[in-house]
Amino acid sequence: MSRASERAYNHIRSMILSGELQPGSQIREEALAELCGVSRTPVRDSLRRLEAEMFIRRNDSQRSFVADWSLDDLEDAFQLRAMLESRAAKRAASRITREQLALLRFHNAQLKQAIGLPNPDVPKFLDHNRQFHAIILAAAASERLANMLGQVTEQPVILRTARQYDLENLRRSHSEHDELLIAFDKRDGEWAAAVMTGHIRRAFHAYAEAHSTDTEIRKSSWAA
Amino acid sequence: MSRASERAYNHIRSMILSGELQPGSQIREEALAELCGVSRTPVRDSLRRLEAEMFIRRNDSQRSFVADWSLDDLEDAFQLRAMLESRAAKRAASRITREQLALLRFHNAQLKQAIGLPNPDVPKFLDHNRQFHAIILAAAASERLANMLGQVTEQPVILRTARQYDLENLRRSHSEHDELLIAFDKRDGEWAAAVMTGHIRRAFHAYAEAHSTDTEIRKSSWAA
DNA sequence: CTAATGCTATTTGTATACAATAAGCTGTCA
DNA sequence: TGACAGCTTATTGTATACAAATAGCATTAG
Repeated sequence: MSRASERAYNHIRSMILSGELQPGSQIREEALAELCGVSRTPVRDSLRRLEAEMFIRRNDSQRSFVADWSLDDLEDAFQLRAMLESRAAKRAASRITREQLALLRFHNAQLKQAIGLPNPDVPKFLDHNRQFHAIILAAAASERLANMLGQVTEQPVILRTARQYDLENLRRSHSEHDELLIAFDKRDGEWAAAVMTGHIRRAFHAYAEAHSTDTEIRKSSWAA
Repeated sequence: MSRASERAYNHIRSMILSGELQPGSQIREEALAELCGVSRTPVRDSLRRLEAEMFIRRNDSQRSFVADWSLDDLEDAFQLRAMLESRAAKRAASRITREQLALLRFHNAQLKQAIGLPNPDVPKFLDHNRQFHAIILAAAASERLANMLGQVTEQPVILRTARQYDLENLRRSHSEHDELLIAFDKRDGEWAAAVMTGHIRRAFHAYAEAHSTDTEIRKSSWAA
């Protein structure tokens, strides 16, 4: 995508992800155009894309709204993600190169560093985690799979609490990556897939717990 | 989508599906606009959509080309489809209503009629087959799953041969539907998923065989 | 003859004006 | 009061003009 379109897409997406655009609220093309400093044309492109990715929904008369996800929606997305990412792991196990394996090891080492007590470096963790998964997806060598995973990987769910990043979860995540590495090393696709399923499921429950806490906070803050 | 956009999308899509737009060939927005009788704006919308659905690919300088699928691509799509549609069947098994079950039975009965010797009514078969699967997808009640399946269900592969519609395959397809119906009746999600996997895999091999035959015909027709 | 450079034509990207459609409001009538 | 009709406003859809980028070709230097 070219400059204005790209800019609009990223801008709108990050506004949704950050909660700046509230779930359920209507969004008007012209307002977004002003916010992004472009005309409606690239904004419309972006909206179409975000609609396909289910960040935005449209009612029957073509008005756009920021998607408002229920816990069920979240679980559905995570289940789909577990299924797809397991498949990626399975395919990757038989295709991954020595170089890619080395890269995985590198990122997982960085991950471990990021956990380092007493203060975990969450942004660093997230970055290397993202790259770790990206390498597996690349090794899986299925463009379609990659496309689909793109659609379920980022969740437009804003959490006030940071529960999902607690130390225990970070540690487990890292250790699951370790196990994945062994499975890849043994070229055991079934094993890799199984580990990946657990990995994503665990992530879901961490998310879900934070989501529940968050929802309660939101509910009880009607008084504020 | 509104009128012009809708029209352009359907028109372009059917031109790809029918082979009117050759795989690998470049497509220009203005040319399509003329063909569809609309301006470039709705054409561009359609191209974006078709690109997301992988009917169209773009090179690094934003030129669009009709996707040219290899046998590997085809298998990848079918595997993804098997996975997703099995999941749909599994979910449907525990959610399907009596009415939906009755509808499934109806469409499967029509399917049987369409096979009727000596001349199978292929369009009728395809129509009821489509509806059969649509009902299962609806019963699965996952919008995301439905979206994703939409992306792998129709294959932009044009076959000169009609091998994939041979009588034996139609019969097996119908009988697999029968088995699905029993699995649904017993609310056995695992069974339904397993049957569905086989159902899609069989369809793939029918397709693949036709594709191979077709490719050979294409190759040997360089002389013509 | 090859490769690099600059020009031209082609194609896509963006902005904007206008058309079509839907929503919201207001006033009237039952 | 309530609901319906018609008007007004808000919002999205489409066409088109123009800007930017790219590719293809020709010309020339090495």
